Amino acid sequence: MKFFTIKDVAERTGISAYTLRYYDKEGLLGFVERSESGIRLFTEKDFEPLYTITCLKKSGMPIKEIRGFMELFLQGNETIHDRYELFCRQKESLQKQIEELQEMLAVAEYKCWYFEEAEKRGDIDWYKKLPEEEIDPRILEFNRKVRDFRGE
Amino acid sequence: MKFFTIKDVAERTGISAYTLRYYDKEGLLGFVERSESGIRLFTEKDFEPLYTITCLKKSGMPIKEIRGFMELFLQGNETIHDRYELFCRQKESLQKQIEELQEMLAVAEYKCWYFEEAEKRGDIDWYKKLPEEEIDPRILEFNRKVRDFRGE
DNA sequence: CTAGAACTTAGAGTATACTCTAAGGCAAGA
DNA sequence: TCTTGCCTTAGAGTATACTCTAAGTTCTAG
Repeated sequence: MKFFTIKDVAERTGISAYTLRYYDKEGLLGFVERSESGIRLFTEKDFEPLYTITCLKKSGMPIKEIRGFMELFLQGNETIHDRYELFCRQKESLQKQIEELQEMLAVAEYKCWYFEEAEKRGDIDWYKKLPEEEIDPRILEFNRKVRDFRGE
Repeated sequence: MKFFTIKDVAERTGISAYTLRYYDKEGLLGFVERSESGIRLFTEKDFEPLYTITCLKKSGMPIKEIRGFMELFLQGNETIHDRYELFCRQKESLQKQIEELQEMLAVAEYKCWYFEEAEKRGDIDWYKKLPEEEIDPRILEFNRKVRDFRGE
């Protein structure tokens, strides 16, 4: 059986040894074996749960919740349904996050366009000089978003 | 001229008064006027930069960088190009974030499917009993991702 | 067998972003 | 005028997620 030291795992995964120890302290690495003297003995098969932890982190899940998932993982077959449900919720959460970022991307695209136009005209308030009916719909839509934010 | 108190703004935008004061302290609200006695006098037009701050926050920009943007905003016409470039970078950052979340969504979808199958069979390691050529390509792809993470 | 590298733990320190408390100031209605 | 409620500031406290230090232990190569 080939074992990996914490340093090996850190180098391979890009998670620092400090962080791996911190994760262990927080109860995320219950699956990692130890030698008699207490040294962590990572194995080949430990990379899968480590990858799952990384994915849950990137999905915005806090460490305490990941801990909950890892506890289910350690309990084996009995918790399959709970883990299924957890990933269902995770899917929904990710869909919402993606939608929000797409909305923010739309704003950033608008701002790019707006400032490009402003630069051409050398005036930040360029559109205010146009007659109402000549105002670009993108501006009207952004203003609608601001009104919405303002809570009219 | 109609003024809004910090409480009004908090209620309308959903940003707490504490947070608004914190943003001010961090130099994000330089555009907000004050009465002679020092009370913040928010106006109708202040909601647009507040919305922009909210968008930058949701895009994952740290307060210190937002402060930099607000400084450009206060300087007016001369900084149009810098602000254009800032939103261009923001656009790229958002595209990368969305891509990453989409990758995480794919993992969550895989996990949902995997656990659903595992639940049907009552065995977490169900696929390991199948002959190599019968293993679902989704499993092979996930395992490839894990190998990739492991840094082969 | 010993040097040195890498391992261990406990606990302190850092960064970010709030969140709240304390002490006091201002403004409007009874 | 006084009470009430919202305003102000400074600064302390909280939560999260690391990140590092110190002191000591273990492993490996010469």
